Amino acid sequence: MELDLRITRKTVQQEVVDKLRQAILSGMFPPGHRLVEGELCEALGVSRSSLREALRNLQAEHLVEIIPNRGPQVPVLSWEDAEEIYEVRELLEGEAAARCASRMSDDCISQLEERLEAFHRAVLDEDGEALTEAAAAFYAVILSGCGNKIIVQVQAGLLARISYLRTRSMSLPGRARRSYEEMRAIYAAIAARDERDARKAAMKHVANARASAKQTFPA
Amino acid sequence: MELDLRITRKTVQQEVVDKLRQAILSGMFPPGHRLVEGELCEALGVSRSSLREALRNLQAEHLVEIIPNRGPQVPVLSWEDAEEIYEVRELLEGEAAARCASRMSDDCISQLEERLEAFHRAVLDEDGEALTEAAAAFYAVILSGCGNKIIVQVQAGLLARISYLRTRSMSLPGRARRSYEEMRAIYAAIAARDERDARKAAMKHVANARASAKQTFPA
DNA sequence: ATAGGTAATATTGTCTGTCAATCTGATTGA
DNA sequence: TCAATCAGATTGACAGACAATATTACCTAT
Repeated sequence: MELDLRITRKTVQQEVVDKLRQAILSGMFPPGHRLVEGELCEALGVSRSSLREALRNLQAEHLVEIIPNRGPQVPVLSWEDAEEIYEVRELLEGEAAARCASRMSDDCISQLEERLEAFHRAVLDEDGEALTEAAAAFYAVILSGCGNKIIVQVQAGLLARISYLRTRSMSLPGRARRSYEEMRAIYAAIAARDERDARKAAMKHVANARASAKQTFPA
Repeated sequence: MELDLRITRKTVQQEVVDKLRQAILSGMFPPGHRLVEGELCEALGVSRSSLREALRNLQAEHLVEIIPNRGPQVPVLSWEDAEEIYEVRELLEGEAAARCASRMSDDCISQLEERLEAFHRAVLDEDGEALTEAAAAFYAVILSGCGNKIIVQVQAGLLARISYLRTRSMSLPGRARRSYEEMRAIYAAIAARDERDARKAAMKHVANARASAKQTFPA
């Protein structure tokens, strides 16, 4: 019996999807930016077929918008759309935190604490790079600890769609610090195994993030 | 000021996506079925490029699974995955119903009642076709009435992934009838503008659907 | 006859090239 | 200045090619 070591050797198209997604999330392609097939093919060194397949993939993820006969572009989010995404995040992340409170192992909880402290250090250092990274690491523990892969999937999809907003709002003065307080509240509730508080704290965290995002909006 | 009547003339690839999605949802391609590019190209009368782009789209929707060097196939859902989808549906549909209770117009509420009665008739007629159609129409009112397009999007995506299970479990003896009772409870709570009850009823409805689905599972 | 290995076939991943339809931008003319 | 027109750029869709991989059929040896 041979273990399936199917080293899913990254197919070209998969690599293109990852690269493009990364480029969009990192803000290299800002909202509204048109993605011209020819340019991307040259930049990535792949054929149009492969590129187009990758773009269709990202289209289904709502990371690019393909307008017939006009081509793909990075979608521009209206505030209404963004707000609705935050609302759903509130639901999902509240649920995830609540589940963590009741089912997370002690090991995971101490890992959560470590990541919280890493975020704290990033706040004190005012290191924007480390900030978003540490925040993502903290959430990753909660999401993966909630025991529902679908929640993780959906939440990741929603986060991607508002990445631009998030990086902007996270750099508002004072937002990082308050963010830390809120995350600590979530951690405390989970460590105390208090489902209700955990949900409440996580929902409040998202609600505050939404408020910050709104401030930065008209840009 | 000219209204944008951009009759998004259905591009070939879009039509292929719709056709394939419909085929999968209708059960024409059962879970596990392999989708051979050559066959589909011939059946649909399109080129491989167009077909492959469409498949990438469906892959991102999790309606097909593409294994490198093996090709696309309809995913087989484990019960664990299905259960997690039901759990998220509980959250989303509970929220949607709660929102309907507080914000739905009286017109919408009477429309909801009509659709409920249409479902009732389908139950009495034991018309499986009309049953799923009427159920979908009922939910459509609630989902669209909840005022959050993201909830609608995500829920639709999740429903699609368990369509096979749903049609099977809806045809369990007695399930349709109980389904009607549950839907009536949702309607009643919304009509009474009772957020809490509406959420509770909608969640219970999904929970019961999950229980029915579980029964049919080992297939 | 069956297990295991090998050859033949089918299928996929990727590229190149083509062509019409459509969009974009610039030029021109009133 | 504004509108019409035209040239160039870009996309949507197709066909075909070819290597890499997977699947099947076949054959041999135990």
